[in-house]
Amino acid sequence: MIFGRRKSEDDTVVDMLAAVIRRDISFGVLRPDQKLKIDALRQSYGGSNHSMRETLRMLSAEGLVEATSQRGFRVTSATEDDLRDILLMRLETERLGLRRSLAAGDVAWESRVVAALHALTRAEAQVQDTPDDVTALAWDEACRALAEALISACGSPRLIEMADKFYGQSRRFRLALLREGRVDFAGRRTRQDQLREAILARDEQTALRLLEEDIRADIGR
Amino acid sequence: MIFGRRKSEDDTVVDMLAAVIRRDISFGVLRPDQKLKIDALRQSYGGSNHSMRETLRMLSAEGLVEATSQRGFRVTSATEDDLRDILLMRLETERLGLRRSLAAGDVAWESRVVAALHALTRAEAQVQDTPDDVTALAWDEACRALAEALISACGSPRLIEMADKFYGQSRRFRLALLREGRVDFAGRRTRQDQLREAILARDEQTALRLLEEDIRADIGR
DNA sequence: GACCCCAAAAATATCCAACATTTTTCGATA
DNA sequence: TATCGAAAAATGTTGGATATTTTTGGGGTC
Repeated sequence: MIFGRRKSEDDTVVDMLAAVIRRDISFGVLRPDQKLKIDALRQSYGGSNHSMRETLRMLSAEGLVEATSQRGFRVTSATEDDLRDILLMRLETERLGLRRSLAAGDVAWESRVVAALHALTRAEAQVQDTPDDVTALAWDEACRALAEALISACGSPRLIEMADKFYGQSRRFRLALLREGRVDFAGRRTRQDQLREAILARDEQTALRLLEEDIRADIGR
Repeated sequence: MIFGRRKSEDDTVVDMLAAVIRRDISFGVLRPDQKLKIDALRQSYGGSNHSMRETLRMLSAEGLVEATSQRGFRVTSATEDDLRDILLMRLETERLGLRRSLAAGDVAWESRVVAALHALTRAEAQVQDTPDDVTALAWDEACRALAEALISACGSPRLIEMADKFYGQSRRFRLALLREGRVDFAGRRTRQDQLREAILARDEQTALRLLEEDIRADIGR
């Protein structure tokens, strides 16, 4: 492979390929249900046939790609039902995680949440100011970081992993909303402020309600 | 086509390898934290290096194996914390799935549950009568089938997949309990009977309580 | 025109052998 | 005893080759 530096970004070729393809799926460059032919992908992204297969296997585990025996891979479809299902799973996992974090979280956890909220505020200003793919990705990453921070004190690595997985599956929908200018940044801002207060006050009911509103808005429901 | 050996299974090599290694992990032949060296595995199980790598990637997605960049694969450890975490996830996913199934399930769902309960009864008799690896696997499969049937009307493919994943992770612990003769079959039987009644009566609270008891007992807690 | 059958083409799944890079081991040396 | 570094081992990657399976694109046939 002719991409020079490898150490700084991702360790292995497979990880690099996964990162790039993941991004293209998120941005819709690779569209839902699109057939992913190994050789065609190699032309676009490089890598050997084996590396590409392994990459698709990984993405398949993340739910971004579907593998069918003897029939190869395709981008996971994105139907109305999928959207509903992802919404359900995000609600359930993140609410559970937040509930447990509220019960168990220490000051360090609060700090992580406050920090993530702050970073998100900046990212939202940025993406509104100069909307492009770069700021969109930064914004999405800040959202992801907040979601992770909120549940980071839940004490369950598996729950965190699940939440992350479903967040990843929701990314396509969120970025589409953003592209279409259907993100209500004002509403988000007030929710974020209220969420910080609720969390610092350990007001579970309010915090959970705000989280739910946020996730629903996040997906356009 | 007509002559020529038709493989009974349409499985690919990778799927077959995964099945065998999965089983060996469940039975503890491959022990927690054990390093999984590609070449060594190939000697035991066959397959090319790529097939083996792909297999381990799959198992890694299932949570049975852990992959570390540049450092290969090892069997996921099985600490007290892991057990607790798996228990938590099984409780949350299966309870949620059952709750939704109870709300949405039709007669076909009830039938599936009753059928699974019946099959399980037989499998439990069998494994008590002649305890060996074969009946143990059949028993476990019947348990898994029941767990799946219970949530099969929840309407969320992702929830089902998730529950299946965590059931798979709990398998090592359940089979260990069985091997040590610490499975309370009498208690299970009464719970199963009560569970059938509760489900047919759509008594959510009772059903959920029984499910929780069952899962806790299942893992030895 | 719709339908079925079959050969050709395409794509998947697999293997082997080799090489580059990274991690681990282990013995010599300070 | 600690540590340093070279050898050994293991991982990660590639290219090319070969079965096997699925898909495709006609010809006939009704």
